Amino acid sequence: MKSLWDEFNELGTEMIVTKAGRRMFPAFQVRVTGMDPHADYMVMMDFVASDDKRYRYSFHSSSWVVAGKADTQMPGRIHMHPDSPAKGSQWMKQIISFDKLKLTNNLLDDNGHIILNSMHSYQPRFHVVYNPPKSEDVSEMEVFKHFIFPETKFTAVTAYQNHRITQLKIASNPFAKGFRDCDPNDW
Amino acid sequence: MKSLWDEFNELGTEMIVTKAGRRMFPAFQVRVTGMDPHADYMVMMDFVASDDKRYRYSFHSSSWVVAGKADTQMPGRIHMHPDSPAKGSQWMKQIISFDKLKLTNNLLDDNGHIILNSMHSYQPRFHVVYNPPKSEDVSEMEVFKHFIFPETKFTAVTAYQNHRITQLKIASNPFAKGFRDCDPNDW
DNA sequence: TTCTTAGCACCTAGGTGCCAAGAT
DNA sequence: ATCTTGGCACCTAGGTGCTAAGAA
Repeated sequence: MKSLWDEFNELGTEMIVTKAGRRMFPAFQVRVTGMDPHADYMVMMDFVASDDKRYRYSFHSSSWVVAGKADTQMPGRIHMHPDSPAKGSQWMKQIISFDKLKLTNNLLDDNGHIILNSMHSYQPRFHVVYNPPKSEDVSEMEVFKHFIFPETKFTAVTAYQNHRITQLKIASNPFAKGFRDCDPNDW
Repeated sequence: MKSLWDEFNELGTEMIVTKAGRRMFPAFQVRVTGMDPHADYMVMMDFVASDDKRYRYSFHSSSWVVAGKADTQMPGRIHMHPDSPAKGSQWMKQIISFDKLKLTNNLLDDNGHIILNSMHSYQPRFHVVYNPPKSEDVSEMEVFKHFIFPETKFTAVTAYQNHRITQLKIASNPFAKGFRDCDPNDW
């Protein structure tokens, strides 16, 4: 999905947050290599604030502008991939997709969704936790690693601000086909 | 679902098996109590042959009759509940449902579905595996337990034989609403 | 003859942005 | 003013038994 993420990122990616929880589109997907095929790993995601600012969208200039200091943030939740834990061979066999992850703006959320502040910017992070066999010397290795893909940065919103983002979502998300003017397959 | 299982069982429950895999209806659901809330458990199901016979349905007498000795059976697969492993408190909090379990007649199935022989009778079994804390003396307790509910016995088929089973499936399975003559809610 | 398969219309379940109304 | 919510029509995805055709 990197090319699609890049396309969104150039416009300034926006992700909807709702009380009930909303999926990300594009979904965060990653391919891993170099794992020990027979060892157990947990893979997960979290979201860190890109900065300590609150934003608003200036329709006049068609761009995001700083609207003050960030609202108070709860300590971020961690989204464990539902297949965790699993063997390295399993993780490496196919692309790891976090398509069931949901974003919410409900501070009291009880469904384990990721809680974000609307009008704030976030950077998704991908984490791998290695559960070494008992025989190994843990002191010499990294048990916890994380990876950041800058093109997946986004601003949380409750309604899309940049109309070009809306258009790109409609054009590329299969679930939004009903809003397309013409079939992009015709191109 | 016990009353529904009983209703089917009185007629002689049939379950469809397909190459791609078919869900069971009714779904196998169970409630557990008495677990250690803080210990890990795995819960799972398997299916054992009720007998060593092959059956056919006699439309003449509207009943199942023995049609010979059972075909050779592969050693039965085990279906691990997708939430396994989890704490006792989690399992006891709500009904445990195996509604994603699928039955297939494809001996070469690669999707982890339960492989059954059509025209044979099976008894579902529910298993609980207890992972005791290291401090406990394992020798004195049962780590592996299983439970059988006789009313969940069924015959695997590739097409329904008993028309009354078909009618009861249509009347009680929400996905088969399209085949109903009238809305059962009207009763 | 009996059993099995694939495609079908009809459902459930839930993911889209839109829009109007409400909240701050 | 700006932000947020709930209901909506329109989709995807996949679970039903039916039917006709094919296989054993």
